[in-house]
Amino acid sequence: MSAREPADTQAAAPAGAPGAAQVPERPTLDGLEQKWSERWENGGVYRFERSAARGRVFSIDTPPPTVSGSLHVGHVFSYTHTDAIARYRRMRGMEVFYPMGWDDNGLPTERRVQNHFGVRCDPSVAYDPDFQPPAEPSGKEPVSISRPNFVELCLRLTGTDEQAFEALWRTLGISVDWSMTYTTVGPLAQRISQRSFLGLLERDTAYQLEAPTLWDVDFQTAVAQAELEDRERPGAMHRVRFAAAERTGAHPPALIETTRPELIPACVALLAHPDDARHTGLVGHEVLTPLFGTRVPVMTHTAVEQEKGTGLVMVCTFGDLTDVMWWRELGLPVRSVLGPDGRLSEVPWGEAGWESVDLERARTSYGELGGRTINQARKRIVELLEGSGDLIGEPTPVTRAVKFFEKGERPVEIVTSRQWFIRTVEHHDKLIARGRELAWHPPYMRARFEDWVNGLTGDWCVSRQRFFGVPFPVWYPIEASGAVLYDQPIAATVEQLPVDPSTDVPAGYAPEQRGQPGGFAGDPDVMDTWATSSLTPQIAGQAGEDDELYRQVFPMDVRPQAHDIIRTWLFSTVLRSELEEGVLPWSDAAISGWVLDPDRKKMSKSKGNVVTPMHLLAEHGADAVRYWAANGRPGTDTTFDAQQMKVGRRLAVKLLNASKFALADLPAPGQALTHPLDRALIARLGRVVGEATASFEDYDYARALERAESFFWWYCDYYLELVKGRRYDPDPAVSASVSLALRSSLSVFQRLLAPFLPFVCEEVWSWWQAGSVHRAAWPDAAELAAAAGAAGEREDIALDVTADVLREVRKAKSQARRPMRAPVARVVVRDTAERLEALELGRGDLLLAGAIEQLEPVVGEELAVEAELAPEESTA
RNA sequence: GGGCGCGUAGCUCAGUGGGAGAGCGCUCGCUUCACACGCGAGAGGUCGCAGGUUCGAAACCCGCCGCGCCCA
Repeated sequence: MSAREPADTQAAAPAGAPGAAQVPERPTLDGLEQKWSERWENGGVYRFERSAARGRVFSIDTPPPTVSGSLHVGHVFSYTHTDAIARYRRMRGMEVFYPMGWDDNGLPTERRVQNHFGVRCDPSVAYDPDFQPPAEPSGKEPVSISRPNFVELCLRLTGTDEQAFEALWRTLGISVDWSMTYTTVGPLAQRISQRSFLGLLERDTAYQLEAPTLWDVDFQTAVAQAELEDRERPGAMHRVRFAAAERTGAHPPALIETTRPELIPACVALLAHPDDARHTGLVGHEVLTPLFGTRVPVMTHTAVEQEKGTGLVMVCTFGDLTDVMWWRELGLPVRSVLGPDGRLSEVPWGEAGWESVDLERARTSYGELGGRTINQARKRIVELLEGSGDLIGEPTPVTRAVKFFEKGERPVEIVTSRQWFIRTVEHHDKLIARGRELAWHPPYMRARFEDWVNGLTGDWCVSRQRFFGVPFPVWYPIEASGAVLYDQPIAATVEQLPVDPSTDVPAGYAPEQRGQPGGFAGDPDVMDTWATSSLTPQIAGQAGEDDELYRQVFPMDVRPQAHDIIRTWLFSTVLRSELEEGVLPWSDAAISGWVLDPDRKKMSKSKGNVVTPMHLLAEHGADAVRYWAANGRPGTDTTFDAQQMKVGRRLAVKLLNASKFALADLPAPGQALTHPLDRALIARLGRVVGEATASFEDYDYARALERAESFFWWYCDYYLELVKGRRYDPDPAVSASVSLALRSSLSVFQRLLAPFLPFVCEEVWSWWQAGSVHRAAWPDAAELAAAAGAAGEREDIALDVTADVLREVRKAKSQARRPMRAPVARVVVRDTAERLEALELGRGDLLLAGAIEQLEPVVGEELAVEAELAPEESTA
């Protein structure tokens, strides 16, 4: 952990600047958001100080929200957590590096632009500098536009989205330095992403490969393992017969079970488990695919599950990732039937790899399938198999987990294509070690990281066949024959960055040579969005652009993020930082949970259970909403609860009123706390500060809030009531101590709550203090202990027993249905001798607070209070 | 199927070896000189179930049940 000492710890509990406090007659929360967010901006309260030494910097790798997604309470929730931590560190004297980033890169923006403007990107269309999007977008017939025009629309739309987000953050009081805002697709991000890529390419850590790749057939792009999710889908299990290839009849027909019969023409082998006695006679022989008559071998592999079905499984190129593994490990040939558009493509029956014992039948059968979508082909082939008698029995309905691209609508397929990869698997051990080096909050979240790293099956595919994103800064030479030499990429120079190879020209070529024999071709792909956002520490710190800044803030102190993107964002950032510099990108990871709706379901747009945050802020106030959010403990999912916001609002109002009581026309404070109850209060407050501080150091903002809040309510309910008499005493000698205690304690409460309720705390601070509370020093536990001086256990007990008796007296009045100010003729207090002795220290305050005329201590076993109320005057 | 987390008052949750708690909600009362966006009081729980460790378990261990998430 990288806890650094603040450079200067000023007086933790200043007794207050001289001069009378300016307290409003009727304090209110209304309008505080606008008033203070403007003043903070104008005063540069959250400006990052570039001259600060690295040791004084606390840097935050802010999650850049996807601006094309909708604003939701989840944003408010997790960013409040980070902001509380940022404000705490700032008050500890750190220079907080807290930039905002906008994630405008990638598919969500493309999709939103398509729908919003009614357009579709077609790279073959020429740029139209005068293009205007249709006035009335039609979702059914989108206008095809060039890639540069499409990118322009993306930038236009994200620009307006960003303004809405910024307004929300300002209203919520997020203390970022807005002068350092970055985006994930702007020129800075492009230069840094491309520079990093060129470095990886040079070190052979990025490579290109024509290989089976996870593929979304709707978006028609490669996707990464990290972007997959399982969805339960109904399907059917088909039992299919494969006839023996030899005419000797040495073995019976082979029976397999499959949910994907449409891939039978792509079958390259059947597999059994080597221990499975049922199939030993088959292994080593060949069988024929039904309908197509292709010879495929029967082989063994230990990963075959004997219990499933017949114990015999069909390997296709490619049905799933297991097929890919088997294909690779057993050195099987490729027989690919699936095109990038999700339809079965034409295949050359009779040519190499497409031999058949009955070519005519193969062609006829496949003629029924080619050009059809996967679902159509599946339906048709089942009919064909029924007709040929190769389908044994009825298909059995099953429900199974199917892999989807998380943003996709049809199952991912595996298509062979040329893609860029970043080496990942070979760094497995190093990544595990980095994960253990990182301080996780809460610690158990590390398991998600390790599970993910341990489950990695291949290198990270970073190329996407999309349009809006960071392009790969490479071109390829074109031979005189017209063949593109993909294995000889022409890398851009660092000075050229950022480059768009679809419009820029590599050194040594002329623009006219684009696409010509002897010329060049630009790489058409863009990077996976995570390939850019995995560099947020470098982008925010401007690595390679402003290295002074970068060295001031990197490695960063904390990555705040939600637990659902540990396998993507957190993982990929750790990887990139390891590849770039061989270090962890941050010392700590603060993981927040999700916001659940009252039925404990994740809030999401598709469920229609989202609540718009601006509406919430207007209704309850920013401090109240922040209070609810700050109660969500690190890593824990939290139920959306407007009731909690009302509680937060009560706390803010309470602080206004308690501050008014303590400060308005407060008598002159003395130099020392002469009264035992005052000393005990300050001593106790010091312990609370200690607990809140320790909690914050452990990133447990929720605990810090809980400690401060619960003691503040006790303070209002008991201490303030007990000392009222002395506070209003006309004799300055009597009021001097309590006056000092009130100023000290109030100053501490205003600062303890400032990270959570920044608006109301700034408001009450401004009544009597110079400067922003958010730049004031965090209260110091040791200093409060020193101020409490001789406060010992006896005085601490005095505070307890005095409050206990006051509570009992109130109870008596409440049960007698009398007002709290009703006089009490006589109170008998039974308690231990020790506590009764301590009670004497608070006797004066207690008599006044309870309107008690006579107090009689009686030594006993435990507390018991009898109160005789004075008779009601009116009933005399 | 594996991993992680959770199960405490009607609700939301705190509580890691010795008193079962807070807030909200509910009921009753109080125009109290900071606050009616307030104050005081009250009712309400076999701490998921079953074993074990211990003088003592809501907490520690084992098993089971239920919920959620992640990964197969």
